[in-house]
Amino acid sequence: MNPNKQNGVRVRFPPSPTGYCHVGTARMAVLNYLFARKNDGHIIFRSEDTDKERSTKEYEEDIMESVKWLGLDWDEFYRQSERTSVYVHALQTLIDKDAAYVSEEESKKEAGQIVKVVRLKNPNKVVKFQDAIRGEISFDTTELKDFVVARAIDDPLYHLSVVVDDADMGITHVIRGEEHISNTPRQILIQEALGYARPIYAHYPLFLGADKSKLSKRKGDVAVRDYREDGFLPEAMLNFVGILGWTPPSGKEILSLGEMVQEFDIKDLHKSGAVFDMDKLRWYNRQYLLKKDDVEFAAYALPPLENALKERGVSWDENTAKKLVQDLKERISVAADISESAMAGEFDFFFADPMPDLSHIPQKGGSVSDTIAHLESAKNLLYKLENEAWSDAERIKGAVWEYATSAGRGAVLWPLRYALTGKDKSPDPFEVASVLGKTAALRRIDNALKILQTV
RNA sequence: GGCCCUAUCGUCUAACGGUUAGGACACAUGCUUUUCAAGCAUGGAACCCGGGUUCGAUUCCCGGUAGGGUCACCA
Repeated sequence: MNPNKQNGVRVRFPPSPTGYCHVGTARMAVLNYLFARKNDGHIIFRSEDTDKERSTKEYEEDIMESVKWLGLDWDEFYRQSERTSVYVHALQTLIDKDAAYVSEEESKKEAGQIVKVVRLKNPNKVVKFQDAIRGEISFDTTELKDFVVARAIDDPLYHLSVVVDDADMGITHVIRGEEHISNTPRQILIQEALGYARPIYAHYPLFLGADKSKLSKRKGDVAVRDYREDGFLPEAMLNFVGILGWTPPSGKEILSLGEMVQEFDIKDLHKSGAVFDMDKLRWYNRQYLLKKDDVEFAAYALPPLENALKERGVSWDENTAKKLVQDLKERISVAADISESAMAGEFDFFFADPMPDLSHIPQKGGSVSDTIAHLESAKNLLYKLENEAWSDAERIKGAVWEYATSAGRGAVLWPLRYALTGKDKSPDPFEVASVLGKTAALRRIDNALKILQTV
């Protein structure tokens, strides 16, 4: 009857568009995707927007966009709000079979108002089902009473629409979070009353916050878009989310989507909840960032640097910035790190001469007169270095290395580095000098010398 | 509270009755061309408790404890 019905594995992505795409939603999509693609199955994206008050188009789009961003796709799309007639038909069938009834009662949402909700006649039995991850689970459904399945004959509730759609769309495997375990018996009751076949259920554990409770907005970023804005790469997010709560047989920790599909087996999903560890996500992101070549990395890293510097009023220079790419690449895990340190002024000295603090110019315990001598010597050595060599940190180093070694590296190199950066912490002086170029580097050394000579 | 699920380093996990309980992230220390970062090396760090079953339990069973989920006219 339904053209969508066919043999083979069929799964669904059933998000409720009542908020931006949550990492839990992302995981639901990843797991269903892996299972479906591994088994040459079909994926149905079903927007569960039966809650008219909380569902929005914006959220629905965000969820679809986020899922695609992760590199996933689906084969069919439905929106429950457009399928009301299907649910009305099912509800009527239930009533006709005397398995449900319309109940006139006072609205629980609006006091004083009388509504006609539809309640399922509870057979009050023990429902058992086989969970593909947890084994047999059984419930006594008596405590559920005659639960409500629709606010009105044409206004179905979640449990009804899910059961009807899963049957109508020929869903073979319901892979969802464990928060749905206790929803399963009531859905099975509806299913049995309607005479539908039972799909295979698999309930995977939840992502936990650092305090081990359910991940929530209050405890930090949970929307995929937030991670995306911070500069997390989709491959990193996908890898991390995919492997949290699942260990592939190979034991590999860095896997592409294709590799995950190859290795996926629902039986390998874990039973207990896993803490969503930001540090590990950052580590994953760095691993994928390291795979980018300089051009790709520049496109990734420079915009946030430029924005941050402009915001704090530091003049921006594209050429200088380009020379910074290598250095940035070796010290960040995610783009947000650049914004953060740039906003803290960590990169200012590359673009504007620093204001060295007299007391910081000499190496710890070094005298002013020695420091002046060292800086003068370094300056003279660098002055002689031909212009072409200034783009190469190694050659700059070569120019002063011998002197620094004989005079004491710390005594020479600290003042040199500090003169160039005005910072206690920074990349090494040769790296910095190669970014600054000859003119600026010598000017900064002179400047430090002037400060020292005022003593 | 009722019902359901779960239980190995701080975190993610391997182990499928016999192991010096392995790896990754994080952490500590050291090394590398001064500082920082990165990198490399080394190190500390776990079987929730109590009963069984067994020659032998981290592993199997039961109980307890702890954590989580769920008890809507949300999904």
